[in-house]
Amino acid sequence: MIDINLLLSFGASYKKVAANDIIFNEGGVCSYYYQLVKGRVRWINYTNDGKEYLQSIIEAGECFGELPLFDAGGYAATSIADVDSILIRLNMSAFTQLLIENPEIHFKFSKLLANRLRFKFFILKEMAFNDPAKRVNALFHYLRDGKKHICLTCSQIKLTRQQIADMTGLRVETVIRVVRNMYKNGELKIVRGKIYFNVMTPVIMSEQEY
Amino acid sequence: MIDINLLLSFGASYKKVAANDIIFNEGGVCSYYYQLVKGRVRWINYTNDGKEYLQSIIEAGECFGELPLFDAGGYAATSIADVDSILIRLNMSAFTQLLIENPEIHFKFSKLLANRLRFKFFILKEMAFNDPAKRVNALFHYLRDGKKHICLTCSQIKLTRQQIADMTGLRVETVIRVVRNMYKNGELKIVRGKIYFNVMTPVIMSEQEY
DNA sequence: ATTTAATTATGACTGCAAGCATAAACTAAA
DNA sequence: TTTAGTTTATGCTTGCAGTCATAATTAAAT
Repeated sequence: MIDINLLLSFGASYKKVAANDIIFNEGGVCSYYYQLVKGRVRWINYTNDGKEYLQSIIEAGECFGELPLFDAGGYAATSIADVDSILIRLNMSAFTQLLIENPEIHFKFSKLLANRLRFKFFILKEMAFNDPAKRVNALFHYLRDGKKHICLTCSQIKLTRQQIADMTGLRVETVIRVVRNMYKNGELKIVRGKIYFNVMTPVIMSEQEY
Repeated sequence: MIDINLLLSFGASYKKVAANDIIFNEGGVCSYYYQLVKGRVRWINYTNDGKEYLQSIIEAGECFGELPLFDAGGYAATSIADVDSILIRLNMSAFTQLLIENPEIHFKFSKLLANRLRFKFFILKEMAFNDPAKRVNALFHYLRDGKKHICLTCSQIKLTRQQIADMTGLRVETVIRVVRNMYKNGELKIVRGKIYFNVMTPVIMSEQEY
């Protein structure tokens, strides 16, 4: 997202985290701007009865936990390293200073926020009325088209059915049945656990490159 | 949101719209920054099968349709005047210029975007796992606490059951039953159609003043 | 190669929201 | 005040996601 050398020149530092380490907690006071250099991060909300809602998967190159930097609230979700990861972080006041000195980067961030908001609009609409199959489909499209620039050569989806369930508000069993069904209909291939999503249904929404 | 005189100095103009007039359509190319001076605006997504999801109700003083200004996509939802309204609009390039010349307003907008994103995080989590009663409750809390600064003296909610259904992804009948039930439990009063929401359950999330 | 754990799979049952129909109670207009 | 239109109310039925139980399969660890 932000050039690493620029971050370093403002005093940013690297940090290693192991798989399943908590980076920050929902509601926690914001201290840093975070950017993922290597690895993968889960961004999760816990409901009062312990279920977890997976708001987003952060891939290398993306930033996360940026909301409090702007509105001075707590972190909107808990972030957990999905695998061993390296991240770079910059303390809050230095981040603000960086934006002031580099207005074009501030515009880049507005774009980022707008994009993320746009995706939430989309996914919320999908969640509100659609049946399970469409929800899962919407998520796949997002992962393929919305994050293409970051992710992968093609359209592999490397989430467990449980994680898909966590992102769509469905139960594992339901997701398993839906995916199974899509597989039977030839809408996707499964090779060694990975889902290869390769149907050419129209793209409804995409989180553009930023 | 932005001071009206400042907007005017950048060439903004007033516009009157009648109830149910469409201000802009989902997906449409962005031409203006909009700010509501008087009235009320519905912000809606239509699903392919004609159902509408009410993303937000815009009250006087709030801005809307700001996403495309930052990320150059289309409008994220259709906006329709709920009642006769007056709005002020500023063309896109002038808006950008305004932000460049007034970095503090740009920060204000980042805060706004962050806030709106935060609310979507919240409502999405609620929608994903909660039962109907909790969904409606979450919406009520948002309308009371999140929008207190704009709305009303107290905690009236002037939405029809249909509109509540449109915001929670439930059906009218379900909402009617839920509200009826809350009424019976003394969780709210209904005076001439308006819902007076007056229970002191802890505030989970609030869209802060901006 | 063998054990252990995690993930995927599938059937059976249940609860409850959706959907439909229909009526009552408001509201606004004439 | 009457009329027409909207909103709220309620019973009944059905479908299907959720839940539980249990098994099969795959992946990871020893």
